[in-house]
Amino acid sequence: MGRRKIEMEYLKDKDARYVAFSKRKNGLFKKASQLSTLCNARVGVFGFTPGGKPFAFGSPTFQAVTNEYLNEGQGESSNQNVENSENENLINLNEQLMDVTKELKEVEITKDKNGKVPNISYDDLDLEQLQKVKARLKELHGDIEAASSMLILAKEPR
Amino acid sequence: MGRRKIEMEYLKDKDARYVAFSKRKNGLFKKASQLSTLCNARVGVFGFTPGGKPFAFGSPTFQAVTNEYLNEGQGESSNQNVENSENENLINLNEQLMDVTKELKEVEITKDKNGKVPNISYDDLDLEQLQKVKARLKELHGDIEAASSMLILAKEPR
DNA sequence: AACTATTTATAAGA
DNA sequence: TTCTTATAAATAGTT
Repeated sequence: MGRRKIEMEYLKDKDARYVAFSKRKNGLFKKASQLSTLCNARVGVFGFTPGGKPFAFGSPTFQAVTNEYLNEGQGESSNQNVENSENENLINLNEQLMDVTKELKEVEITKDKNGKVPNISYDDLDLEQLQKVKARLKELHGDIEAASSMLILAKEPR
Repeated sequence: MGRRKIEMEYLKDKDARYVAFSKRKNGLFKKASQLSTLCNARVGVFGFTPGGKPFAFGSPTFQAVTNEYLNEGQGESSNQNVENSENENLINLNEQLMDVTKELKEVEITKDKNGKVPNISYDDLDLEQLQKVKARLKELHGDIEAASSMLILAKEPR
């Protein structure tokens, strides 16, 4: 869909492949978002980048879609199995991360036209706010380290 | 993308909504397939129709994408059991968390004897550093979200 | 299901 | 990576 029509086959050139992936991943997310908005459908997208890194997107939220997908058909009498409770640890961690990420957005730092960070004053930055976020982050990191270690230990009982 | 531009909002008319969903779901699957082919990236799409029915698509296969997470880093002869590879991924996440925690320590904000935040300058705060931490945190959040969800999906194939 | 007038996505290029 | 632009592709309204 551009200057030229391209064959639908593996892009051997690494640069072209990475550029295409970046653009098309955004496009895919946008389409998923639109589908969700237009039709009130929950939609999740996930996978691996050509570099092997996991990526995910969801509307309204990836976790929301995932949870609904897994709980669907499970009925009222949900007899959660062990696997699920293990995963809850990861889900909880993720929810905490989402909270902090949200808080971090309050501490926005903008750049000027030249891409440089302007000299920011105390008031502009709201250091009090930043302090709070930092405190929360430290807390969170403690929680996460503990939780993930426990997860690992629990799975390798030796 | 048609005869007229439409607002990106819930389609109240049921017929229009169902038709749009049908067309756009196919489009989304096609885009996912192309992304996978072009970039050799595994891509999964799933969710619920406006009627509440679950749907899923994957390239090369929905299960393949979810299973890849469990088998990641195991090489060809995957004789290892699932538990082990799960550990690998958890350990990776933990290592990433430790990295971010370490980076966070670089962004120290100290208080004076009275417990108040002194007037801090740009250099003291190192905003660039903070920016990096923010970016890393967002990345990490995405990784954890994707990882935990894939673990769950892979364990409960539909 | 098909048909098209339009809008949108995107391949190249800067 | 971001922006621009020529073109290919998706799709809204219609039949």
